Amino acid sequence: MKKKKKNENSSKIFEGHDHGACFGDAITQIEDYFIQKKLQLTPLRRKVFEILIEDHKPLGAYEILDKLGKAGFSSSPPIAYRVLDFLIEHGFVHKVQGLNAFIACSNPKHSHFPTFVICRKCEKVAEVSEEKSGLNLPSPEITNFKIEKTTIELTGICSTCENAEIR
Amino acid sequence: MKKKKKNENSSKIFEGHDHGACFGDAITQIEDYFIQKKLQLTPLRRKVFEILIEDHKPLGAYEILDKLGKAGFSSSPPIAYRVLDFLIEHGFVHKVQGLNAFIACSNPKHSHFPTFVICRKCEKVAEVSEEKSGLNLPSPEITNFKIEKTTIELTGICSTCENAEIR
DNA sequence: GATTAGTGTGTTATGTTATAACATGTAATG
DNA sequence: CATTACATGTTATAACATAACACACTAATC
Repeated sequence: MKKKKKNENSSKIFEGHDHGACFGDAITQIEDYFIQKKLQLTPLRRKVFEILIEDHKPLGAYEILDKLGKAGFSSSPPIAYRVLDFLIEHGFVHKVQGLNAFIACSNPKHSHFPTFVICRKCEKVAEVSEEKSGLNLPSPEITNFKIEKTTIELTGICSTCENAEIR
Repeated sequence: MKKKKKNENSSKIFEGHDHGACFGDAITQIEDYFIQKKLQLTPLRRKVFEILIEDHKPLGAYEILDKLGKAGFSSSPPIAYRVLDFLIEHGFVHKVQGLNAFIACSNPKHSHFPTFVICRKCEKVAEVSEEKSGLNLPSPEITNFKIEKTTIELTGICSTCENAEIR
């Protein structure tokens, strides 16, 4: 049997996130990037990004649409999907395949090939950059394949939730 | 500029597959496993597995349903999804998230955490076992997370297709 | 200043993927 | 034979995603 609630050794990847700073930084980063690339950070695009960065968790397209609607934008599906595709293309949003959901990128500068770590119980999702994950080393078996895009998602249970499971 | 069609150095992962043997082996393996685990390899389950192993490429649930229908089985969606879930649970089928499709496992004995390599041009999909991919090394960042399931998919372009692209 | 091309958003309709809820059948067990 | 466990069948609907077309705005060009 395990001790309950001690949580003496939890995964750091789910913690230590100063979201106030993150939010501001993220907005600044996207603004700078758009200026530099001469792209339009329109109210709609900005709003979608803000929605995603707001609580920084994966949201389904239709959840985003609801929020857009409440903010006075159109809420027909193509609106969300188009903007999401655009933001994904430029690295500010990722799709979490296992959840059919979208999440703001934690670090657009670094993570070309991020790993997502998903707790199936508390449903928290952490993004681990390729430098840190150790998961994206090129494989000898795959050296002749030109990787353009990766989907790397690890689903399981985080230490906090595991410690809480007494059974 | 690249030479066309020489293909002197192609990814082995997409080749060297003796499918006649594979098919027979796969059926034998699943039969043995089901007997050993006292599970029922019913006509429906067998048929779904055969459909998937037949040309050994990813099939959508509704493609499988069509084939089931033509083989005289019911073809309402839950039929396929239930059997697929069951086969996935026991490691004989994987879902390729990037394609919303299902594929027979290349090696049910070995691949708990397989990597799928997907050519976006010829749409071939190769399964690389965790031993060979080098992608599933436990990461220091993730050591406190209990991984139950992985989705690892590399999308890009295989050497055959790349050599064929002349532009 | 009309014309054109490019871009961003809006709208309608529809396509695709997946599941909930309930019904039926069958075999093994007490 | 009542109970259960399991497998399959059926209807309806939910959830996710895109096609096709319309319109507005800007900037560049004639």
